[in-house]
Amino acid sequence: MSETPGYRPLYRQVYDIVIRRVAEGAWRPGEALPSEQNLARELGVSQGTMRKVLDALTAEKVLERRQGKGTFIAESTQERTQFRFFRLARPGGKRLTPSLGTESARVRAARASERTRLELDRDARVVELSRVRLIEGVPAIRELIILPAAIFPGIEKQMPLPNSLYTLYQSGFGVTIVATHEELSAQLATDEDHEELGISTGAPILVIDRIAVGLTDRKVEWRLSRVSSENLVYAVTLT
Amino acid sequence: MSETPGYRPLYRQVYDIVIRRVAEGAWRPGEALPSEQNLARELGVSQGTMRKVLDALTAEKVLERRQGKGTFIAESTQERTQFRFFRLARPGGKRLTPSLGTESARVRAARASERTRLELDRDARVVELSRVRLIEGVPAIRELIILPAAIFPGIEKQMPLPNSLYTLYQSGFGVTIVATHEELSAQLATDEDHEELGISTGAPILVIDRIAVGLTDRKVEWRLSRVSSENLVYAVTLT
DNA sequence: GAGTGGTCTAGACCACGCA
DNA sequence: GCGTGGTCTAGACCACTCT
Repeated sequence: MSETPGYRPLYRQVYDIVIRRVAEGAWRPGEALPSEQNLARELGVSQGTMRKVLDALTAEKVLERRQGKGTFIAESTQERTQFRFFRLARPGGKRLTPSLGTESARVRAARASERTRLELDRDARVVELSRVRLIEGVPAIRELIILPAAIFPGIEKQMPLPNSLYTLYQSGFGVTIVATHEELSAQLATDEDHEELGISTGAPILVIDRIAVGLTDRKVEWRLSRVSSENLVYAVTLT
Repeated sequence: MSETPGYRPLYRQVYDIVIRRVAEGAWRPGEALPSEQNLARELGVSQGTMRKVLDALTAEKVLERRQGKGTFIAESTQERTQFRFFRLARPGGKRLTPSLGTESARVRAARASERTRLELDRDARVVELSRVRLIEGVPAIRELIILPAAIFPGIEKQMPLPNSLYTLYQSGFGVTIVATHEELSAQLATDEDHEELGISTGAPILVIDRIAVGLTDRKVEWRLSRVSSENLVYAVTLT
């Protein structure tokens, strides 16, 4: 599939070194990296090459640079991550913040579909989280979240879960989400949707099927969200 | 809203000059710009600064650079633009190419909602395009497209319209789409959806409300798409 | 071989944050 | 005033394309 470059630019090699260090947790979220100058000296490249690497990682939101202060591991804070991967809004654009309704968790053997979607071994175990989230106090989202138990050991004991799971993934398990692949479809509300969201059975709902990807392209979470489409839209900008 | 920088980097000024030239049509789609060296000399900046500008425009897909050949105005060809702004796919990921079913066009005064969404004057006129698009031969998408008549004079006489409208916008009217803002919701199929798409009234459909933005942040198209959600998903990657 | 973009370097100076 | 990132320059060399 992927190209064999046959030629590997220096900045590419340096990039790989730095991202490996980040993935290994050499620095904690929010912690400062050495300065551009010092990193360049340590890795034996010019400041310009080092800058190219750090700028690329900044564009990927793995790092943050602040003029006059330094270069930091990007933190999945509520404010920052919230609107990055949570795309629900009021029609016209007003962004929303969900709050927690009910939740439950259990650990069990992975099903075949889960092993496929998350690229897990035959005997892998998963954590299954179910929760209902509220928008302005009204039940609006049913989420089913499947996590590889090996990556998130003991997460099922950490209830109640924070509103922003990705913040917990990073601070509690060293897992940084860098991208999500989503597939949206329209479906009809089931009896369960009716019970948990209070909408009519047969009402239209938005279903979001998401795979979240971590730093080293590892598939880390499979999330199915069923969204009451009443006065809610999924807002996205394509560029 | 936007920051007043109080300080304007050189590359920013050069960027503005170049993008204005592109917007004015100084070069045709597919045509080569002067080389990096020559542009830098002409604008009185170093090659490094010029490169920063050209790389930024390349990242925005306004330009394309090919090593050994030159820098070109990006063309909205079918292949390139198709998958950039058309996000429908089979569940699991197989990308699709729609073909044309029926279509119609008329010119009329803009309604209030249209003037608001497209930021038009009180007496503006719009072109209204309606079409049904087929996926693998089956009617699957109903589109209602509203265009400012002033930007697309006579487009209603160019039927049949090409499958990829954005290619026509660029080659026929000098309008390059650089981004789209979309809001998705789930709704129930109406009687009209039933008639034109052959799905049952009351079936769930995906509704996509899109504003397309041109080079100078001009709102250029409002498109409402009603998609038969049977075996079709909207696929997007968030980063 | 000539011309293009792509990489890499070394060094200067500017803007910002903080003590 | 010092250390940080941000900008800008000048020049060298590499990789790719075409003649």
